[in-house]
Amino acid sequence: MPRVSREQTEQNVQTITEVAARLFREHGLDGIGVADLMAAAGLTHGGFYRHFDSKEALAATACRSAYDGAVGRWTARVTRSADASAARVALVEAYLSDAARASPGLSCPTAALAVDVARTPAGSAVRDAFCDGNAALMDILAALQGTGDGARDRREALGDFSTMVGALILARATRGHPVSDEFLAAGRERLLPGRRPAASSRAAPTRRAKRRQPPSPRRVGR
Amino acid sequence: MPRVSREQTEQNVQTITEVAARLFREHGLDGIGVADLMAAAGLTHGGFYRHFDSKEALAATACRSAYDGAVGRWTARVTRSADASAARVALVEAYLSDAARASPGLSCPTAALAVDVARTPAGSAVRDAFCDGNAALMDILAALQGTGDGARDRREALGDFSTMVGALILARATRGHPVSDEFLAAGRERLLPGRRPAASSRAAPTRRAKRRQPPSPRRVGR
DNA sequence: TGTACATCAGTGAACGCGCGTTCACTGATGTAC
DNA sequence: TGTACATCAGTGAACGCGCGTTCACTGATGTAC
Repeated sequence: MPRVSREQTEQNVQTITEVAARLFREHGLDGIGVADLMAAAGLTHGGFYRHFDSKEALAATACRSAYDGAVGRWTARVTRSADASAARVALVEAYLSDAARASPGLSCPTAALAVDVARTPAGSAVRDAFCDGNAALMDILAALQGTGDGARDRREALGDFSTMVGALILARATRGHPVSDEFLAAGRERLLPGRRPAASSRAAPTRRAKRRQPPSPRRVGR
Repeated sequence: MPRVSREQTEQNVQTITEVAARLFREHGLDGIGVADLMAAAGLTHGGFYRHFDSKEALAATACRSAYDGAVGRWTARVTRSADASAARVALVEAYLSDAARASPGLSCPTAALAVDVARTPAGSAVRDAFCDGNAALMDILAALQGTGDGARDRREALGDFSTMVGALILARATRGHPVSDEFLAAGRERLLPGRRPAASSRAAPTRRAKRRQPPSPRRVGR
C-alpha cells in the first residue's frame, strides 16, 4: 500500500529515528542493519533512502534524538528535585541503577555509543551529534555542582560524569558476574559518599543496613 | 612457500594473536576482519583456521593476550614505584595520558573493549576473557589502596577504575574537541586531588602553575 | 648419516551470506482545473 | 464540489561488495627406516 499521507510520512520518519536511536544504542552503530531498523519500524528497507541520505546520516539523526530524550529525562528529574544537591543525587542514582544497566537502548547515549564514536573519523556527523549532546548533559550536571565557580563546576561535572559512564559501562560488560553489581555500587559510593544504597540495588544484601549513617553532606572533604 | 618449521608456526600464532590484540582494540571486535588480521601478521587468510576454531576464538585469545600485556605494564610500573601510593599515582597518570588516549590498540583492553563485550552474549569466551583480565587489573589496583581493609580496598579500586575508564573513553570519543583534554584532566584531578598536572598534559596552559600546592595526602577527606 | 615418504602450514580460489544501496514499479495522496 | 492527473512513499527484487569459512593444492618440514 504505497503513497501515504503527508502526516503519516512524518510519523514514519519519526518512528524510524526513534527505533534507530534505541537499536543503535543496543547493538552499536555497526551492529544493526538498515533492513532490521526499517523492519523494527514496521516498514521495508526499500523506502529508507527517500528519508535519509545514508545509514550514517540516520546514525547522526538518531544520536541527536537519543540525546534529546536524555536531556529531557535529566531535566525532568532536576525539576522534580527539591534543590541542586538532591537533583544530583537523583541523577546519579538513576544513572547507576539496575534499570539503566539492563536497558542500554533507553539509557544514556554516551555510555552506549562513546566507544563506537571514538572509532569514527574526527569530522563525522555522528561524532558532532555525540559531542553536542554530551555537552548538553555536561551543562545540566555542571549547574548542579554549586561550588559558586563556573569553571570548577564544569570540572566537577566532567569528573562526576567520567565515574558514572565508567561504572555503568563496566557493570554492563561484566553483567552476570558479581563484580557487575559491585561496579554500580562503587560508582554510587564514590559520587554519593555515605548514602545508603538505593532500594533498586542489592549489591551486598548480606550486610544490608548494617551501619546506618546520617545523611552526610554530599561531597566530603573538598 | 608452505609448510613452515614448528617454531616458525608457533611464532606465527603468536604474531597473529598480538596483531589481533592490537587491531581488535583499535577497531572493535566486529570492526576488523580475518583477512585483514592475517595480512597484518604477514600471512594470507586461508591458513587462519589451522590455528583458531573461529574468529570469535581468536578474539578471546587476543583479549587474554591484551590483558597479559596490561597486567605486565601495570606490574612493572608498581615495581618501579617507591611505595603503593606512588604506584597508584603513576598508574593513574599513565592511564589518563595523551599517549593512552592516542593509542587504544596499545592501552587498556577494558577501555577499548568494554562496550563491545557488553553486547556479547553472557557466556561467550570473549566475555570470560574480559572478566578474568579485568579482575586481574582490579587486584593490582586494590593492593595499592592501603586502607587496611581488603573489602574497602576493593571498593575503592573499582571506584578509581570507573573514573579512569570513563574519562579515557570520553576523551577518546571527543578527541579533537577541547573537552577531550578536559576529561583527562578532570579524571586526574578527581583521583589525584591537588597534584600538579603531568608534563604531558596541557589541558589548561594559560593558568598553569598558578597555585602550586604542597603535595597533599592522596585522598583528602576520607 | 642418508634416503624415502608422510605430514601439514600456508596459499589462493571459491562458497554462501548479509550488508548498504539502487531501481522499476504501484497506487493512494494531493493538486490543478 | 468534482474530476483528471501528477506526485511520491513504500515495495520487493536486484546490485556489488566484503565478510567468515571451506577446500584442493603445494612443497618444505619432520620422521621412519
